[in-house]
Amino acid sequence: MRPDEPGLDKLFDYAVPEAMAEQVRVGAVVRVALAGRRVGGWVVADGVEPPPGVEVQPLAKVTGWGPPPELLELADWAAWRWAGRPASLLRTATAPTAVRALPRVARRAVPPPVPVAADEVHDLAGEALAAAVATVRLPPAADPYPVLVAAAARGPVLVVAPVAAAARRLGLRLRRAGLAVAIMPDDWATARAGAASVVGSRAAAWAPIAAPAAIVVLDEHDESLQQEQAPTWHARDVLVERARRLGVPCVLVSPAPSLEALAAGPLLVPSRSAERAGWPLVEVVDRRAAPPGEGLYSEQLVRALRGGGRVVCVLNRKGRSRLSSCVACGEVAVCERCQAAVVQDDGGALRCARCGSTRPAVCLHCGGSRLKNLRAGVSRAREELEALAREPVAELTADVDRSAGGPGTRVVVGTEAALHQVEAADVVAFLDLDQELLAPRYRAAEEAFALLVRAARLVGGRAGGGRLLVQTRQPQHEVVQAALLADPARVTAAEAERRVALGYPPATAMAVVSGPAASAWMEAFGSPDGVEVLGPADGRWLLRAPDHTTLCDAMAAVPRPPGRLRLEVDPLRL
DNA sequence: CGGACAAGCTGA
DNA sequence: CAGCTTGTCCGG
Repeated sequence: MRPDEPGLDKLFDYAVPEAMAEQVRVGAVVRVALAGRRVGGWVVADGVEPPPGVEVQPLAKVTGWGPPPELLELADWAAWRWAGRPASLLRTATAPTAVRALPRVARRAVPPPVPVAADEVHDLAGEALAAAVATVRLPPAADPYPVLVAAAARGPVLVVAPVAAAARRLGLRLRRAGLAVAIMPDDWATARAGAASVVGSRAAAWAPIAAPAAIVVLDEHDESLQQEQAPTWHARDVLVERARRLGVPCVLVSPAPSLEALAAGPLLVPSRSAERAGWPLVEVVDRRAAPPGEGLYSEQLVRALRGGGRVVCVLNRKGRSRLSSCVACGEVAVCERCQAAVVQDDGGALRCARCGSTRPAVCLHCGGSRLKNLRAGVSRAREELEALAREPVAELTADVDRSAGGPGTRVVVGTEAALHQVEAADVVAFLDLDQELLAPRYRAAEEAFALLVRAARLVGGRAGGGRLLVQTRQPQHEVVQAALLADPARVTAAEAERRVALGYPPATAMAVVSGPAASAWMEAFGSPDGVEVLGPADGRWLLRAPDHTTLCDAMAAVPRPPGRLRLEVDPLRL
């Protein structure tokens, strides 16, 4: 029995009372008495001999069904791979409420009637399904449904997509085609019963389907497939391993395949014409030639604003604040040396854009430490765009309620969040893509390209007449060129080379160690063979190894000290 | 994790 | 030295 206590990484033996024998199986959720209290947990093995000298107690209760046995082993693997505890992964694999009985799922003798679209995407998927792991590159406007149809012809499939609503829509389409489909997390019991296909978002990587015939990961490049909390497991990597253990094919689908996906297996691409058709027209505005004082607003942008149709302007500041004010006293945060407004950087410190001095994020007026983002960047842009468009412009940021003007407004401006909130547009304009291209993050190019993919989905393919307008001082940057030419390989080729040269993932395996207990952990970690230790910087250490086996073996050998500790394997930011 | 218990600290 | 805090160990 593995207790559901993330702080207690140990197995315990219990006797199975006669009355419970029927329901106790590997994976079942049980309750036991442990050290004078009751805890939940999972049965991880049956018929084991307790170590000599220990007096086994009986199980207190069988709560219900749990994950199938394969997921217990997968959880052990993932705990090693992302330096976490199996219990936290098993929680993800377990139904949110007790499942006493499983529903009956109609099992069909013959594969269900699915509409086989005789198109290129379906054929590509067929080819991908012949490999153990393969990536299918589909342009942003392409419908991935034919991939699911091709996979489902083999039997029940497991499909994971980054956005729950999109996963659900695809699940409903498969259902209409006559397939039994469990939509996670609601249909956990149906998924556990077997026979049904399963769709869902990140957590569905741990869906309790015992024998999928194939596994499909949609938009595998999407960062939301990685869990932010430790253990920072990635659904794509979990599913590639899960498919490998089951001996079934795993198909990764993306308009912008990650380097991780490309390393996992062959890449299948559509014809040039199909890929070009699935990207919108891209208008690149070279800001190097901009007359001084034109600011963020080129002639081409003004034309687009006045051209009619729905326009989404993106000015991404990614949580950084151009102007902050103190939550307590309302005073604007300024530089203590030169009194200019300070910019809050990614680390939270305040940096003066004029004189370059930095200071902690503390109010000079009242000493308060909570600062509020005045969003002056987007707010000011809204006013200026309104003047240029000669009509109301709405502002869309992460706080949805601020969308003055409402859904009826033709022109909106916002941060990256606007791309999540707007369903469709005629033009998406990036007011300053350089901010993304030059971001001091090792994945900046991939992230910027993912943003262009998202924008491309809002405006649709070439035939629809939608368009992306990209303002940049780096028109030759491979990210800009890749979108312009509908050729994502330009990003991956440049990026793969850079990662090797700089020793960044996936050319290496990395982890970040942080938290109050980090120094104690690092002391125990020492300097094992093959692992490079960098830091500490700001109380964080960086570990780098040639591969995950070296890194994860070394990390697994270190006992966890008491106290708060974050072990982030495969960090998105360093 | 959380309880048990041992070792260390303080005030009379 | 009782009474309390802090730390370490262990659980079936």
